[in-house]
Amino acid sequence: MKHLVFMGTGAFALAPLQAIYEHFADRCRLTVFTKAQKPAGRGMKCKPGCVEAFAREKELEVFQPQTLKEESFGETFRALRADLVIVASYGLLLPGYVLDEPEFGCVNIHASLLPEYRGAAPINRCLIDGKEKTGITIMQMDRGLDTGDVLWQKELSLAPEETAGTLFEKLASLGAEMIVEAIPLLEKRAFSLQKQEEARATYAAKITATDQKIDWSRPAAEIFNQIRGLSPLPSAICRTQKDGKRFKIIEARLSDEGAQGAPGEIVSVKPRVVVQCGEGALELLLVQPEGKGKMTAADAVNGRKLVLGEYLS
RNA sequence: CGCGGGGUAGAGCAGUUGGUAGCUCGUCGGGCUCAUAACCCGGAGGUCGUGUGGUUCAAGUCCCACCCCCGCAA
Repeated sequence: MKHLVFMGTGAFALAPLQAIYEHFADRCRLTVFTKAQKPAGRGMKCKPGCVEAFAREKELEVFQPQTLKEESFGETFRALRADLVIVASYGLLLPGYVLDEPEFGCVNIHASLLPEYRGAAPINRCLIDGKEKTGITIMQMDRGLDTGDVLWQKELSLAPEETAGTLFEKLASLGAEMIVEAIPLLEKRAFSLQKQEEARATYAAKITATDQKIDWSRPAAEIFNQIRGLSPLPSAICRTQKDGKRFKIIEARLSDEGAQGAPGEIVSVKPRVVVQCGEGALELLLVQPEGKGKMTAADAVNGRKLVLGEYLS
């Protein structure tokens, strides 16, 4: 293995890249592809992506094509003579000329046990669905979206209090460990390819505003899963009755307080902040009012963001 | 120059038409109680983001400049 090409953009890609850099940079050429950051964010500034920042810091060769579709880029890519392409949270579909070129192909590090949760948001979706386990799949890429043959999977069981944030960290580092082990095995062609069972395939679509909105008439257990599956970002959202402003619930837990009230009603503010749900109730722990920073539910009560008897909607 | 909210005691907030700052919680001390995260009394703690800026008899409160935080949108 002389030349490794890493393609990644999202935060999930950083740990694997760092691990590859640590273990292989001294004996392989390492080139990084990452999506160029568009002017964005508050003030429409251009902030560097985490992968780009790391690659530049280590003075790795960086390519940031806006798209790979143009065949003209094929010449440039072929000229790299990549032996293996490793993809993690890249954000661009790889065209045939990339998939077919490297001697050892293109492998993807995906944060689910494929064929379940193909697509953009596997980490969030498995928690929202209340799954008890997930994992990392190292897969040989093909022309479909996360449909390639599986090389290696490792499972991870999910604790009830797992959040998207903690799970993200765990899966990113698991992915990093696995890819470091996988590279030498790939070189020896030691993996056997396993087709994905199409019948079991599910799709983890990107999170939308609708996914974030809390419907308090649903059972507390479901809302709890929604909250942790979206915590800390992008967060589950509702609105306060007082001013109609957005109100994020970052952290909550199931409450056994048998308070009676209508869904969304704040039935207690001390010693615990409890909101009635369609079935059961939730105790709010960490919240974030619009325009403010994260704060404990108790602080929100002190500052009168949350008032006993009012409703969240 | 994308839109918007905000920087006031350790924390979350209030502060009306400008006149030397309040609330809830925490904290410290005391009391009540079998006991307490409950209740009562008392105390400490703030150069009100920065500016040897402007207006004014007087600015947290109006004007200017700058720094920082956050929400939306991408």
